[in-house]
Amino acid sequence: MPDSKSNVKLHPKLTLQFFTSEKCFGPGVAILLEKIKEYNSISKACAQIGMSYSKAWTIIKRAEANLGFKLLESKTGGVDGGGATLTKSAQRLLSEFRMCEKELNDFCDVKFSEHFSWIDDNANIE
Amino acid sequence: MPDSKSNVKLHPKLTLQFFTSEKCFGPGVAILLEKIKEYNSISKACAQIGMSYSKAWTIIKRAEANLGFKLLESKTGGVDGGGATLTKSAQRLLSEFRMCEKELNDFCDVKFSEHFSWIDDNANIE
DNA sequence: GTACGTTATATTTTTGTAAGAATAACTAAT
DNA sequence: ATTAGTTATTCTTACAAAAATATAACGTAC
Repeated sequence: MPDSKSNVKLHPKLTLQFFTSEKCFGPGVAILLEKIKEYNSISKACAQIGMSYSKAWTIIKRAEANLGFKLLESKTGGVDGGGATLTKSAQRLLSEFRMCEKELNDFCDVKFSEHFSWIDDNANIE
Repeated sequence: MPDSKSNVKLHPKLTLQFFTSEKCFGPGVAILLEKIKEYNSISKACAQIGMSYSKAWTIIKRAEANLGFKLLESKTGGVDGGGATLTKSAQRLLSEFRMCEKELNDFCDVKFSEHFSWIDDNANIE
């Protein structure tokens, strides 16, 4: 093994984000929505992923405003204090987003090999 | 035109970054290297893209340490104060990076149409 | 040997973002 | 009515990242 910094290999990471005039949907909202779907609760989802409620609320509101449709159906009060569930549109958005990410990542792996395998070779590296 | 927030259409943005154990190469270093190549000067490149010299220096050093090879050939002093040029490896890395980005972005455009055209349709949106 | 304009490096200051705190509103059950 | 646990919203505080600053070193020309 040559003099490169560590035993950890170089690898790519692809980030998919959606914009209108501002950033409005990306991995952060995606994971948040997934957890809300799982727990039917914004606050429980936040606790789970270590995100503050205020941030969750902010990014969801921003996403909704930019996308033009609601992501959450929420209610307050009641025996369990309330809760939130994903709209049909949110569920579709989320599912398509994850599928799209997967296809892009698979393609990225191929392209990374094509373009950057020479880095491992450490031939002609100055 | 329906009630969506603005006339700006939703569009995707793909970010390609390289990691080892830490982030070490992405669009920031790429544009910086391109400007250094153009001006043969770190400081002129920084002025051009509005990046502080200290940040430029930090991200280049981090990139070099993680990649395991040098990106810049630099000299101090002399009539023009010194300067910096890209190593052959840096030039190749940069060129492959831009090509790879382009291929990924083209693919992303296709996939975005496949997965998210329904958002524009605003049918069944709640 | 002084001046100039750069690289090299560390330290300090600023700033933008996220977390945290505070408060109100809601509704079912007791 | 009071309690409980959530959503909804704003405001303040803390922190991390970037910028700014400071200083040294370098080497060519005058």
